[in-house]
Amino acid sequence: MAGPAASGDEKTAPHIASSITADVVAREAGVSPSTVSRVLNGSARVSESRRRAVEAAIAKLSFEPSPLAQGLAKGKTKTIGVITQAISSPFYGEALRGIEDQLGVLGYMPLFASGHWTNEDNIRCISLLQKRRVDGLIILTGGLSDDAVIKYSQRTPIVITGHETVNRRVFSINLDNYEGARLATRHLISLGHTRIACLAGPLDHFDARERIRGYRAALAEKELPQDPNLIVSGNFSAVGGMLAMNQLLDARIEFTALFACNDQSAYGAALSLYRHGLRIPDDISLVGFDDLYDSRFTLPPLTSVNISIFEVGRSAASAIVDLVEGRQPTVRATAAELVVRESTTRNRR
Amino acid sequence: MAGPAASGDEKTAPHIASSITADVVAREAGVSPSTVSRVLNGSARVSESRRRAVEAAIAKLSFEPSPLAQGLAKGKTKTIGVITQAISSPFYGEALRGIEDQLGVLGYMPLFASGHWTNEDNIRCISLLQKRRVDGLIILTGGLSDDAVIKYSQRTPIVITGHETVNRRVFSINLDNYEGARLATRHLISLGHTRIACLAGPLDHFDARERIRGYRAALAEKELPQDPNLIVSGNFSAVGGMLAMNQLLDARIEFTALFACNDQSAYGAALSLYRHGLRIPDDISLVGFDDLYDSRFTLPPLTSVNISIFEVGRSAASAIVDLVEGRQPTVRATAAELVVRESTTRNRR
DNA sequence: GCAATTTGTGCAAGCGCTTTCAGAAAAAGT
DNA sequence: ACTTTTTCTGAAAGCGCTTGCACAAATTGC
Repeated sequence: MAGPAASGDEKTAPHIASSITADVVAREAGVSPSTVSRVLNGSARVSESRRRAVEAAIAKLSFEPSPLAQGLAKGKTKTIGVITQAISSPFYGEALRGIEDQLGVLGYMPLFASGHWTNEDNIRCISLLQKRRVDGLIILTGGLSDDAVIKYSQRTPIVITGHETVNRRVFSINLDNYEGARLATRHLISLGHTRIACLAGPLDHFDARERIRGYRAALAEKELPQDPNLIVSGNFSAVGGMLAMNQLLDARIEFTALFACNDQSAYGAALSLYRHGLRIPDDISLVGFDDLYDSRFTLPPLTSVNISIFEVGRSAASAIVDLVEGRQPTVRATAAELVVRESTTRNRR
Repeated sequence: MAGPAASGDEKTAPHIASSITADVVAREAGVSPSTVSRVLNGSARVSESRRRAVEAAIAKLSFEPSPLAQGLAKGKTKTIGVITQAISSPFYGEALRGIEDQLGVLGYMPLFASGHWTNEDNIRCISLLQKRRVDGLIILTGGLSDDAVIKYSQRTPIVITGHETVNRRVFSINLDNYEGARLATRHLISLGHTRIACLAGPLDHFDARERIRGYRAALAEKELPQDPNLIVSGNFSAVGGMLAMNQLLDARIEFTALFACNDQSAYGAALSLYRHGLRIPDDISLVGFDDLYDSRFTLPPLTSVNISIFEVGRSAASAIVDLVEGRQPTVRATAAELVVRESTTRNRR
């Protein structure tokens, strides 16, 4: 007779051991579910007394509205799809951190998917995410054509890096590639190097092209000769860097410094140099790009260009939320900065 | 008069420019929505003819059911929450890849969140994810107590690494820490080293303790003296490794080899050694643990223990899906394997 | 003091899909 | 030929929350 058991007038949901819902809260607070929803969303005026009753009930039952149901009802999921090319990339990983961070602050949640640098997977990811009704999409580079991006942006606003599209529903965020590369190359020049090799990234990659452009610009500024043999192409990976470097070295092209267009290929290049018995920085000065965390700990620690990719992630997050909520994003450009460590030194030849 | 415009009998949804729904498909196929659902889920017998009609309609309209609605209706979201401690960790990043990969194969989608190694954030993540109605949870290590894990597993099954809990709703996956550490240490011993330092991880960390245990076991096997001064504690980070190493070196403790309990701290240790003018492997042999991708490219390339963390991620994914779908997971132990590179050599003193 | 506003609230109809239930049609028994 | 079974199918009631609408109550205007 005592005890809270078996009040018997509830019909139990068939499948789910249903937890606590808005109806329950409403009953507890002695109001209708509508009112509960209203205080939850502040979507309409609610009298002080009832508001408090509802808040009390919510607290007491520690009720949390189901994002699923909210999503279905409102058509907004407070979720942003994030397409990265490889979830374990040390470079984009930092961007993901920034995105997660900032999205959290803004009350959104990221849904990550990996595009593996292939168009096919990128497209698969996009439709997967759009199917899940994400409110917006952040795409970290990848090889999608601008047209494709614009097309997909019809369903969902997009913030993208490494592209040049702009549009009411697509916002581009770009790294400070050109300036950064110029900085790096100038640094080498200022150390007295004149034959500076460039380990480029994949040429179909916007960032890669910009970095080469910066390298060339720096050479041009000082009217240094631009020997095309000095530019070798890797694929932004350590293996690629190593292979390209082997090739350059085996061809016996003369150079005293190397600008690697990203740190990962710099790692590979360093190994190649090591295998060829060349010491960094004594024989060859090396500067990288991206300033990966680990570059502080390579031997020797790598001089590199920091473009605060973490901040780029945060900006992307802010931008997509702006877009989703109908605001025009504001660009906060983060400037590239050269971090001089121990892999570069004065040209002694 | 011609053209497909304004058929006028649809009432438009208020907020969403509603795309194509099951009802539309049903109408197109001349059946009821129930039937559409049935062919979608294979949840009941449907006559050959109608099935084909429905399938045709689905294809024609390229209809994709809304996971949101399905989730709400079925109480299952085909989503697995994944709590990693830092989304950009090079080590766990590989696990994430494995998880994403395998989950994709099994028709699930990961929802990642970062616990930042703090209990507070881990708990926040768990409730965030459970609120989002994930079907299950994968937790990559982190410092949660077994009790806490068990508690949270009531709402949702959990697969966790770096713990020892087992239970009908919690499944533990563990790395081959002990064996791996033994392998690493034995390798050093076999090279004639007798004073082998150990750069340990944080002692409140299960994996870290197991690795020390393996190190000790290897020494014990050969009845080598165990000097407690030879064990220094880092925090599994490069900085920590560097600091710990500085300390050891400054204390002038004699040793000819170092077993770093993870590669990241090995990187830090290597830098410390370099700064102290000690060469790897000539002066000190170094072996790491985890075999991070970059360890192939350190100078010199690092000998390390590979525990195929990618595979661990896949196993975790399979396990959680098993749990979610009511099966008992089967353990596929992945054995640790020593990868000998160039950071270790015969003791010459 | 009564009409015209201005709140504040609940009802009910969705959002897009699943699933129980009951009945129609077809197949199988006798 | 007439029950019994078995197969299919659609209607309708959810899943948990939001929101347009209508109406009662509280204000305000004159």
